[in-house]
Amino acid sequence: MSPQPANLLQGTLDLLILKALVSEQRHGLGISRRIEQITNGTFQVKPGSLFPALHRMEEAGWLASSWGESENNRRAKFYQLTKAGRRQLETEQQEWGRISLAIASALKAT
Amino acid sequence: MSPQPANLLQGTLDLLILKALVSEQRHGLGISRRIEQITNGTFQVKPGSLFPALHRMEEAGWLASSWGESENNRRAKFYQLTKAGRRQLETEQQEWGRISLAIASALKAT
DNA sequence: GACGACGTATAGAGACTCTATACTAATACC
DNA sequence: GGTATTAGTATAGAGTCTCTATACGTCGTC
Repeated sequence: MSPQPANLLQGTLDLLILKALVSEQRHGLGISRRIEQITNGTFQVKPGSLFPALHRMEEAGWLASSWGESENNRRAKFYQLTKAGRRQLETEQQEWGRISLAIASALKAT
Repeated sequence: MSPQPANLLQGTLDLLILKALVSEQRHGLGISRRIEQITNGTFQVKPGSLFPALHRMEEAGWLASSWGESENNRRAKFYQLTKAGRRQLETEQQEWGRISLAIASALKAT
């Protein structure tokens, strides 16, 4: 069932998107490329996963978007973090810390 | 929407169940208690999440079950790892390593 | 004998990701 | 000039997983 690469853990996509936008605004495929870059190629987010997530996160008030021109002179929608988005990134980062610590602890158990 | 404690990341429950059974066979609630123990109380797996997962994993051939008596003289179904289950634990452990490394790397990015 | 704790079970809902497909516009190519 | 390819966004549908809520039987206790 699972394709060659790892399936994304549900819940981590939001975190990665928020993180991808922390330095500068990007358009959809730019976010996708940025995530691949900062995860050393581990996560390749396909459009069918990315765009619904972006819309959901904009709905939630974490992202704001505006149409513009891409590096290749194409029409593209640029996303940036809102203040609520930065707070959400903080929250999810802490949450990830708790969870990964807990699982690391579990895997160390005898 | 999310209750006081953290929602489990989807996909991590299997790993925790497999790990909880690596040392000895346990019954359902025993597995639940074991998971809470080895994650330092971070994850409390409710019956409604646990039992469907156990059935699914037995169906997949990772667990084998047999009825017996609990510490409190109650009728209880004990689960143990099969060989395929131990292989699966190996696989999921490596997978977790890859994923947590990738996300840690992403969170360190500027 | 009633009540709570132990132990298992299922139904239903909700959320998320994946695959596949579609569409438009700009560039490259012959 | 016309055709194919790439960049970019979008959605539908399916599948999977976890959560809440509820139910049922039984052992022990008061």
